[in-house]
Amino acid sequence: MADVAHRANVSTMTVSRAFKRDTSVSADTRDRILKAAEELGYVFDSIAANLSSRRSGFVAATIPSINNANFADTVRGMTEGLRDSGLEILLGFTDYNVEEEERLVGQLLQRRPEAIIVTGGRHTPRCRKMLANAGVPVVETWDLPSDPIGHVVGFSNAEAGRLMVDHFVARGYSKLGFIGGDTSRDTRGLDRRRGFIAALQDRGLDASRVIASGVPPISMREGAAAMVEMISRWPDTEAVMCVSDLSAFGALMECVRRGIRVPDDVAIAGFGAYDLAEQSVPPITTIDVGAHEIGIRVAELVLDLLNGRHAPEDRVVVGMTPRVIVRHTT
Amino acid sequence: MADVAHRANVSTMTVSRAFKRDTSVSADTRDRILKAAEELGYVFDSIAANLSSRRSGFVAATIPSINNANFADTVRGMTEGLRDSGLEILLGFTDYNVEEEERLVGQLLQRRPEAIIVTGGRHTPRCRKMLANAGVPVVETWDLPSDPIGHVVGFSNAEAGRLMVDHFVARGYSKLGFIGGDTSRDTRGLDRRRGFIAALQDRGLDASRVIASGVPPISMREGAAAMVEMISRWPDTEAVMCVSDLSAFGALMECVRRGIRVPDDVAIAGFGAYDLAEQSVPPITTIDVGAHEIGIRVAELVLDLLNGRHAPEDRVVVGMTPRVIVRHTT
DNA sequence: TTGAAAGCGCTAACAC
DNA sequence: GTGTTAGCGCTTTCAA
Repeated sequence: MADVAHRANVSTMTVSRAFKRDTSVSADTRDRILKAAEELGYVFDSIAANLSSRRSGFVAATIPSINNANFADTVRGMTEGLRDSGLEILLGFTDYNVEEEERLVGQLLQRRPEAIIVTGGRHTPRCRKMLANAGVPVVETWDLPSDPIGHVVGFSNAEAGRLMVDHFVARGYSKLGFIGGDTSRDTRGLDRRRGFIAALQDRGLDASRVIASGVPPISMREGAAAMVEMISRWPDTEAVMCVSDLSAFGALMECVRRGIRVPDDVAIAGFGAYDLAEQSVPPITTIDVGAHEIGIRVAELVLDLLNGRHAPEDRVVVGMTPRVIVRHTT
Repeated sequence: MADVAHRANVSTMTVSRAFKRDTSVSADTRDRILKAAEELGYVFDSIAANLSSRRSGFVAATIPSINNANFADTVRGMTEGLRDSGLEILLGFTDYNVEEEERLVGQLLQRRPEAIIVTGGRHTPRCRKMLANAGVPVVETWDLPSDPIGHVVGFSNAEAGRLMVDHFVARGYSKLGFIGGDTSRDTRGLDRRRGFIAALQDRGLDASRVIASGVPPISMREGAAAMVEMISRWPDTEAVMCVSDLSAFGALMECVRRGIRVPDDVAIAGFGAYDLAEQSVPPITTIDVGAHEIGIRVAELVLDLLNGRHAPEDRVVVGMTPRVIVRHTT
C-alpha cells in the first residue's frame, strides 16, 4: 500500500480509502490510485484490514453436510440476502456430529465472524457456552429449540412428523410406520420421528413400526433396505413416512422393483421437498419447510442485528410452518 | 493474550506457543496457560496470528454450485485430504459464471489463501492473470485445459462425450442425440457435447440431434422437457446422452410417464455417477469421473506443493480417466 | 478531501 | 524452555 501511495503521490490513508466504497476520495485521486495499484500488481490484504478495523467481513455458518439440497437452498438464501451487505459467508460442515460441530465452532470463532449461524438446536455444553460467549449474534436454524442460545429461524421437526400422521389418517391409513431418525447424530430427523410417534400415541395407534437405520446422511440405498425390512416385519403396513425424500425415493424404487404398488399396497411420504420428490414417477408426497426462505430470513435477521435494528436484549424467534405437499404416493 | 500471560506468569510469546502444536512448552506451563485462558474466556485471534505469521491457514476453492453431488464429493475429498495439515478450505460458489468467478477469485485472493483451487479450465482473461500472479499454487480441476495456468487434476470432458458415443455404437444404436450443454456458462457440459458431436462426425453419423436447454445447473425438469422435444423433432432417435444424471433422470421419468420404453424405444445415458442414477428404476447408464478421488488428489498435490516436494517450476497434470458405467437404460 | 501518528493482537528472530 | 524486541499491513482518530 505504501508503494501504491508513493506511485500515486498520496498517503497510504488515501489509498486505503480509495479501495472502499462510500469514502471521501475525489474521482481523480481514486482513478490515479487504482491505476497505480494495477500497474504494480498490488493485491489488497484483507487480513491486515480485518485486524486493524476489528471487522472480519464475514458471517460463519455451520451446516451438517455439503451434499444436501435442503441445506444448499438455505445457504443460497443466506448468500442472496447478504449479497449487498459486503458480508461473505464462511461455511463449515459438521458431518451431522455435535462433537465435530464443537470443534468447528471453536475454529470459526477464532476467525472472528461478525455473526454465527448454526444448523439445529442441539449442541454440546461446551459448544453452547462458546456460542453464548461469542459476543456476536447467534442464530440457530432448522429447529425450534426450547432453550435457544440466541435467535432462531426455524420450525418444529416434531410438528413435521405430526403433520404427516394427520395427513395419513385423513387419507384413511391407520397402520403407520417410520423409516430413519435412528441415531443421535441427526437430531432433527430424530425429532421428526418423535413427533410422528407421539402423534400415533395420541391417536391410540400402533407406534412400533419404526425402522431406524444407518448413519446420516441417510441414503436412497438405506431407504430401500429399510423398506424391505418394514414390509417383511409388518406386512400389513399401510403408509410409511421416511426421514427424508432421499430415503423415500429409495423406498419407492424398491417397491417398484418388487411390484409393490404405491400407494395401493403401501403409501410412502418423505420430507424436504427435494426436486427428486416432484420429478419421480410417481411423485412423492413430502413436507416443505421453506429451506430457501429460512436462508433469506436468517440473512435479514443478521443484518438487522448488526445494524442495531433490534434491541440487543431481544430474542428474535422466526417460526416457519412446515407444509405437507400431497402427491401420488399417498 | 497479555492478560492470559499475566495470569499464568509467563510472557505472551509462551502463551502463543502454548496454543500451537509441536512447540517447545513444558507440559506444566501449557496446562497453566490453557487454564488461565479458560478462566478468562480468552479466544485466540487468528486474524492477528495470520497477519503476523503471513500464513492464512486456508486453501481457497471455487465450485460452480453448492447444490451438486459431484462437486460436493470433490470438496469432501479435499477436506479429507487436508484434514491433518491444519489447512482449512474456504469455499466460494461461481454459479457457473466466469464473471462471477473473476469477482470471487479477486475476493478470495485478498484473504491470502496458501493455494487456490478452481473448477474448470476456462476463465476470463483478468481472472487468469490474477491466478497466474497470485504467488501461490493454482490447481484447475474437472477439466484438462490445453493451456493450464498452473497445475491440473482433471479429465477431458470431450473424452467423456466420445466415450458415450462409443458405448452407444457398441450397443448397436446409430441415431444418437444429446441433451444439454447449451450455454457458454457450463463450459464443461459444452465440452462433453462437443466431444459427443465430434465422435458422431468421425463415424459419419448424423450430428444434428441436439437439444440445448436452459441455464445451468440443468435440472430434472429441463431434462424431461428436452426429452419431449427430442422425440417430437426426431421420433426415430435411438439413444440420448444427457449432460448430467439429473437431466437423464428427468428424461427417463418423462418416458415412464408417457409409456415410452427405456431402453427398448429409446436408450438414455447420463453423466456424473450420482446415487440417483444407481437407485432409479431402471438404473441409468452413466459416466464416472471419480469426483471424490479428484478431491483427494488435489489435496495431495497442494500439500506436496506447499511442502516443496515438487520443483517450483514443475507443472503437475494429473489426468483422470472417465469410465462408462453400463446399466439398464442402454 | 487528505494526511500524520498510533496501534490492532499476534509471531519471527534472536538471545539466554 | 522461555523472554525481548520489532513489526506484519492495514485503519482509527484526530487534525488541517
